Amino acid sequence: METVIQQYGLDTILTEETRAWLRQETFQKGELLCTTGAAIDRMYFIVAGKVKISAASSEGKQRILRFKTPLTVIGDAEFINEREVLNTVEAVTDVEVLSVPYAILREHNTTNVFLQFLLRTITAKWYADSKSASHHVLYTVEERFAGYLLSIASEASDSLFYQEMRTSNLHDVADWLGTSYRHLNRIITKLCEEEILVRRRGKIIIVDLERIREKANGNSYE
Amino acid sequence: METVIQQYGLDTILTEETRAWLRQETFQKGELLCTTGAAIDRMYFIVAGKVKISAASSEGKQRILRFKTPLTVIGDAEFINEREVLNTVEAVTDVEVLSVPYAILREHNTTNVFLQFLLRTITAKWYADSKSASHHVLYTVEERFAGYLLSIASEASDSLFYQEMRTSNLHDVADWLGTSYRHLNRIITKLCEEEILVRRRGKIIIVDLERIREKANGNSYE
DNA sequence: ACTTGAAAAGGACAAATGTCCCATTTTCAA
DNA sequence: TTGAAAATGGGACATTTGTCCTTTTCAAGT
Repeated sequence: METVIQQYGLDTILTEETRAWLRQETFQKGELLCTTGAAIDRMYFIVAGKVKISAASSEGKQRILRFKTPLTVIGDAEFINEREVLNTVEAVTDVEVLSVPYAILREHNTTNVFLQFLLRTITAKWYADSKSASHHVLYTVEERFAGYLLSIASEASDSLFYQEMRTSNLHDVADWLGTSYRHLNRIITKLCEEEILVRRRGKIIIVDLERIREKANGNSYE
Repeated sequence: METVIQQYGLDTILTEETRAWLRQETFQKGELLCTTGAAIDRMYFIVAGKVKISAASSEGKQRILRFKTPLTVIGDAEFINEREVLNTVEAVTDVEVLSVPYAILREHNTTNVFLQFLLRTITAKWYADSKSASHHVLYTVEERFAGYLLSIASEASDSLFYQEMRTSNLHDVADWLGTSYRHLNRIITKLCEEEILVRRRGKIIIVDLERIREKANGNSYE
């Protein structure tokens, strides 16, 4: 555990007293770390694996907001504004987490460094989410899908977004784009007809990146 | 200016050195305080008036994200993550602002109190925006409009949301719901036919709050 | 009371997207 | 290798939402 703590710099943002309270847990693939509307009283630091963060309506419809890999913090916003959990977090692979009760953080971890860490974390989240939400409203599915392709195609393999999205199947991509699988399929078929994409054995190959860029219409997820 | 500073508690979150750098400005109704994609190097505190915050696509489509009244902070997220402006802010009425350069804040205002203020501000923003964005994807326009009516109808007149939205005209409501004016109109007509609403001289009157609640389907903006 | 411009209301049609289904292909464990 | 489960691909149709335009209503001023 100590090596993991240092690997992600948790030793610099958590005080020694706080670290003493860290609890290590493993979530199996498919398990939920937390669900929309539930209460929460711990902050989680994901140190291994991959999680899917999604919003759920009361009728069970859902939209994937993002995938996240270490180091990811869960429960930061709820710690600050003391409200119920906003988004559901599900383990996509087996996931290792360290967690610590809010009460301990409030008592032993009021350092400036920690506040700044939270500020950066939450601000980044807001910025990314807002951007993505705007795109969702302002662009069509085709434009957004083109933006998605652009991101995973043109980015070097070290892009965060790339790492988070590349392995997704089309169902996940559809959920992430906020559309139905059927409709995404329709879009892909259309792009194939236009000879911008080619399908081969379930894989999608970009033939004409330049025209993908046109389709994206300025929309990109970086 | 001093009284305004105290009225909104700016004296507790800004140090004396910082306050010395505060600049007072007025924006006329319709003027833009900042625009998507632009650079920004000051933090703005809105102390009078009302602003409209909206996201814009490169082709000029826009969606209203929220209306805000004092005390509202603009440029907080950009201060933290040092990126370009995300949303366009427009004065809906004449607006009074106090502003201070980021450089001054970084030099003279690194207090814990200020960090905590920013944390709360940004977290609240994230929470509200995320919730609203989810609703936008997960519910139909009819459900969202019902949620909107529910909010402005059932809240006491001191609800923030109520104050921000009640005076909007239908065009703004449509933009805020992220739909076209035409379509909102269609929804209203339908609700009138179902005798849930009544139109009178351009005003909309809720006849059957209970059925609005059913339509809203659990969707609400608090 | 009459004019006039803005906001509201809505008709007609088109485009985007969703739902329901089923056939085919791929994957992966036994 | 094989068989079941999952993922992919797509037809048919319905619903939602957008676009363009015209008509109607309303409020303010003369």
